This record gives sequence, structure tokens and C-alpha cells, in this order.
Amino acid sequence: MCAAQPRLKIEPAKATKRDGRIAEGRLSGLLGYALRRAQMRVFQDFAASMAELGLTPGQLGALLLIEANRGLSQTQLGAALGIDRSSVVPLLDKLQALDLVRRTARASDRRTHALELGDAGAALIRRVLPALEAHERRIAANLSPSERRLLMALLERIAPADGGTQ
Amino acid sequence: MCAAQPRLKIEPAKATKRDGRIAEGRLSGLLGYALRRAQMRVFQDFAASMAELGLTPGQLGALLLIEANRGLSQTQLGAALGIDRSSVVPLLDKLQALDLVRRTARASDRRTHALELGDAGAALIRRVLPALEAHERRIAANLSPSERRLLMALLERIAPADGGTQ
DNA sequence: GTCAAACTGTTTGGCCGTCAAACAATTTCA
DNA sequence: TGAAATTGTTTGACGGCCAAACAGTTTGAC
Repeated sequence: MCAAQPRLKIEPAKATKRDGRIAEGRLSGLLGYALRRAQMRVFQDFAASMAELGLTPGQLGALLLIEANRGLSQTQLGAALGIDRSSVVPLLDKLQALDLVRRTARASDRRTHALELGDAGAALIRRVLPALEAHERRIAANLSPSERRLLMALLERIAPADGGTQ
Repeated sequence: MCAAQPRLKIEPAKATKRDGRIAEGRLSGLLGYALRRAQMRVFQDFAASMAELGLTPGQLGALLLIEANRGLSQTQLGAALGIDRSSVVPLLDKLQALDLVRRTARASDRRTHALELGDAGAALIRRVLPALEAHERRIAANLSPSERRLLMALLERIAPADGGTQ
């Protein structure tokens, strides 16, 4: 199951390329660095896409996660988003103020809030989808459909589904 | 040059999987989401690797960039790191206090600082390299060498080298 | 039944990274 | 020569995040 250890050797820092651009030195060839750069570009495009709809990336993530998991608790949502449960509170406060989500009391356990989409939430998701699809098309513009699938499969191998839990 | 538009259709939100885990809903299948997840895991491992050496990701990036581009200016460094030049100041202040980098006066232009590694900087880089290589091996543990190369090439297509500048 | 332990959402306080705007010193260029 | 641009810097503000503590609630061992 485990691939043979790649003979990874970090490149020595080459002399500065003086073509106006900046040499990456030891950074080039690092998978982590390539990943960071790609993610930065994607995040930039994503934030711009959602800004006109008044949504931050975290807010949209929460919205879609609640849609897919009606009745979710705040702690579960935080775990899924990878943030502390105390950070979930102000996030939901803002969404709730706009009727995008609702915190419903649950009879079986009065500690928890069952989260569900508010009326405005479902409507907003419908409105967001086209922008989201356009964003995905933009960031994959240089990839063929099969290359895109391949990239997703490889990324999955870096962050396996059971990743954060165990 | 440009790949055919992939017929991207965001999945409808499936009902909650009740196996304890949480359904990803429309998030699954999104390249941006897969990228974010992979980057989160990598970042986590990276931060842990560097913490014992007292370096943040940004600090190490600056160090390696300065090593590869001796005489760099602060503005150039900020552009390479993707942060504002005003954010570069406190970053360098900390590195300079530890003699990791030096701000050298330049005769030809007295506005700019020519950045170079301090004595402790070169030594620290030598000490960091093994940890960095171990980190790279860890995040690519599930990838064969050829798969790793393929992944890097595909990521490069998302964030082309001339990316932010155009 | 009782009561300590665990869990949930919340508040508070603090830290860090980032940007925007303004500033003085310096350079460039019309 | 003088206006415009550039560089590093300071200040102020914002957002995201966590750690710790809290009250209300549930659970489970006795």
C-alpha cells in the first residue's frame, strides 16, 4: 500500500535569476510549496467570486455543509470545517441574522442546536451555484476533464477521507 | 491551448450519511474543495515540523527566498510571498532580531534595503533541511515518485509561473 | 436515586496575519 | 528644477482563530 520512499533531495539554492523575476531556490520542487501556490490562486479567485454575493468562503462552506446534513450540531459543523466550536458561534450568528440558517431546539437533547437552512439560505444557495460552477471552470481552465479527475484523485491521496479524525 | 470546457455540474445535496461521518454534499467533487483539504493537512504537518525549530511557514519562506535571491528588496520579497510590503516589516524585524537576516544599506539606492542571510540564518537553514525533507516525504507517503511528479505538474497548471504578475 | 464526569453552546480575552492609508526620505523623469 | 513615483515604515483596524472558563444539560457508575 505504501509507495517506495521517493529519493527526495532538496535542491541547493541556485544563484539569483536576474530576469526580473525571483528565483524560488530550494522552494522549487517542494510539493508543499506547489500546493500552497495553487491554493492561494484558487482562494483568491474564490473569494472574489463570492464577495459580490456577500459570502466569505467559510460562510459558504457552513451553508453547504448544513444543507447536506440537516440537523447537524454546532460541534459537528466545527469539526467538519476544521475550526474550533467556539469559532462556530460568531459564524452562525451572522448567518442566522440573515435567516440563512436556523438554530432549532431539539427535544431529545436540550444542550444541542439542530442546524438547518433558513428560507433565505436555500434561495441563496440556488443563486450561488452558477458562480461556484464558473469558479470551478476558471481554476481548471488549463486542465482537460481527465486531467482534472486525475488531479482530484491525487489530492485525495494526500488528504484521505479519514484524515483528520483518528 | 485551452482545454475543452468540462461539463461541470455541481452535485445536488444528498441526504445525510448517518455513519457518524458528515456528508460533503455539493462540496464533494469540487476541485477547490479537494485542494483546500489537501492544503490544510499539509499545512498542519508543516507547522508541526517547523514549530520545534521556532519557525513559522512564512518565516521559513522568507529565509529560503532571501537565500536564493541575495540582495532582494523588501518589496520584492513581499511580492514573492504574496503579502503586502507593510506586512514584510514585522516579519523581517523578528528574523533580524535573531540575526537570521540582515538589512544592508545599498549605495546605489538609499531607499531600499538589500536583504541577505545573517550568520545564524545560513546555519538554521542547514538545520531545517532534514525536517523539511521529512515533511515532504510524509505528505507524499501515499504517492509513487511518478505520481508525485504528475501531481506537481498538474498543480503547476493551476498556478502558472507567471500567475500573479501577468 | 445520587452525584460526579462529560458534553454543548457561549463568552471573554488574547494572539497573529493581513491590509489600507498616511508619512518622510529618496529617486526618477519630464 | 520640480512634480511624480518608489521604498520602508508606522498606525489603526479588521477578521479568524484558539484557550480557558462558564452554566445548562445529559450520562453513567455507584
